[in-house]
Amino acid sequence: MDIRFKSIKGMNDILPPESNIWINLEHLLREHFFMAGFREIRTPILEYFELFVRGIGEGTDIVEKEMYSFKDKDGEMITLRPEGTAPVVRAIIEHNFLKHDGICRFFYLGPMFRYERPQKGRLRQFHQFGAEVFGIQDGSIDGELIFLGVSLLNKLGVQERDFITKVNSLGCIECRKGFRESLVVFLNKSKDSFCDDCKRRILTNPLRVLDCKNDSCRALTQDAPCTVDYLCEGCSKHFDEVKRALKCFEIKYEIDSRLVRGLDYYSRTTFEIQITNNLLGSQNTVIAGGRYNSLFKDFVGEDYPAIGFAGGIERLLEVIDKKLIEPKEKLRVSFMSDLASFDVRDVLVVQKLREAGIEVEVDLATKSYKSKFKRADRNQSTFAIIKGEDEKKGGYYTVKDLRLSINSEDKQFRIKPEELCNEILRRKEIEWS
RNA sequence: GUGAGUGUAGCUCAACUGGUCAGAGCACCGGACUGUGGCUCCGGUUGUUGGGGGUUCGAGUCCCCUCACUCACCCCA
Repeated sequence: MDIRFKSIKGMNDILPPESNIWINLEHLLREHFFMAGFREIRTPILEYFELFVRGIGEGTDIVEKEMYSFKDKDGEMITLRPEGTAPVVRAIIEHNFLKHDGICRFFYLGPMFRYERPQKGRLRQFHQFGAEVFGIQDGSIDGELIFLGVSLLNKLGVQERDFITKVNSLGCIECRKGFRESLVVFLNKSKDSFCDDCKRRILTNPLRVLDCKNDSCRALTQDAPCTVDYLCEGCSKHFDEVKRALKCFEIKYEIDSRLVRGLDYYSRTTFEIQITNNLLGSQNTVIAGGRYNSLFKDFVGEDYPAIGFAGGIERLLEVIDKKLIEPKEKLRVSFMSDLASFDVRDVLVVQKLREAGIEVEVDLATKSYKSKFKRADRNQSTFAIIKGEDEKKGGYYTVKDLRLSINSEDKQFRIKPEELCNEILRRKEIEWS
């Protein structure tokens, strides 16, 4: 067979049985957030280009080269969302949620798009979940939100020893000015020794030099100034609150002064949960977030308390204990018949079974009953219900319990249509040894 | 955008330095089993060896181009 069409690079099909795992993971994520008082928000996948330029930052890689943007038929530039925070903020402002209730907790779940070279833990269409809290200024909520992320990993069976929580504070715009100046001075002292990327970063985005993975650059920035040393009184107090909250929640964490984050809107707290057991290769961050009070400035002209995080579902799937989200075994039944024997009364019986929570596959194909049985077996059906020529004449169904060995007496029996459903339900409870 | 690796039946993989090498297992279909599965046995189907070009008497095997996938850099969830 020649394959004429393939999926777009970095955009994968999620097929059974894998899709069942997704359904269950999504369900578990929703439960996790609901139980913490969050409500789901679903924003469109397309937004105006400008939203992300303003929201994420003009100089960022995401905006500069990774967005799927195109002109709509009316000439408007629109973009496939590359992340979830900006759309959520847009939505709650647009619908005046904050005027109605100053404190809101939301979560979202869905596909995001970035034009990148795919590799392990990185796709062009990928899926993120995220949580955002609006209206709470003090550091306790930062700690609580980090706890929400950590406890999610716990719930999903990720071992305590396999991840690390890193926390930092970038300070507000004011603190960052001072820090930035000192950092640039420090970096310029040895600017010729940095890698080419870092030389460029010193000019464009000096904070990112701290983030460089290059060992020699890391060594050079060993004694670089730390953001936390430049915090103003307010930011410093806030960071203390965060640390106190983390202690209350008994979260193990380390302060990482290199944690600067790539998106422009962050201020004060930033955090990241990284997987340390190498299951994710180099894309080892599963959950990351931070405070972004100043994002609101771009949208409504003034700051508003806001903090959130996002997590990658594909990355999560690589590291979690799949047993915890494996689909539950359902009672499955194969209804075997053929077009000469099957009629509307059988349809009603099938519907009744399905309403009783039994999964019924109807097999009317013009094939041998032998092949229908084979298929039932492959499907792991518990029962086969047969409505063939004989059953039609006699007005009954033949039921076969497929769990039993071939010479068992009770294996196959006839039953009246009106008794079928209850009998199936009754027999499913019987455990044959 | 840069670099490295891989590309053989639906799946997992064989085929020594180019010479019956186009194969095995699983899967699938059929039969043994007169509408009745699993186990066993028997039989059968499947590929333009990713695509194109070149070297050669001869290429899955060597060379070039191209495409796809994977990993890494970059960046990020």
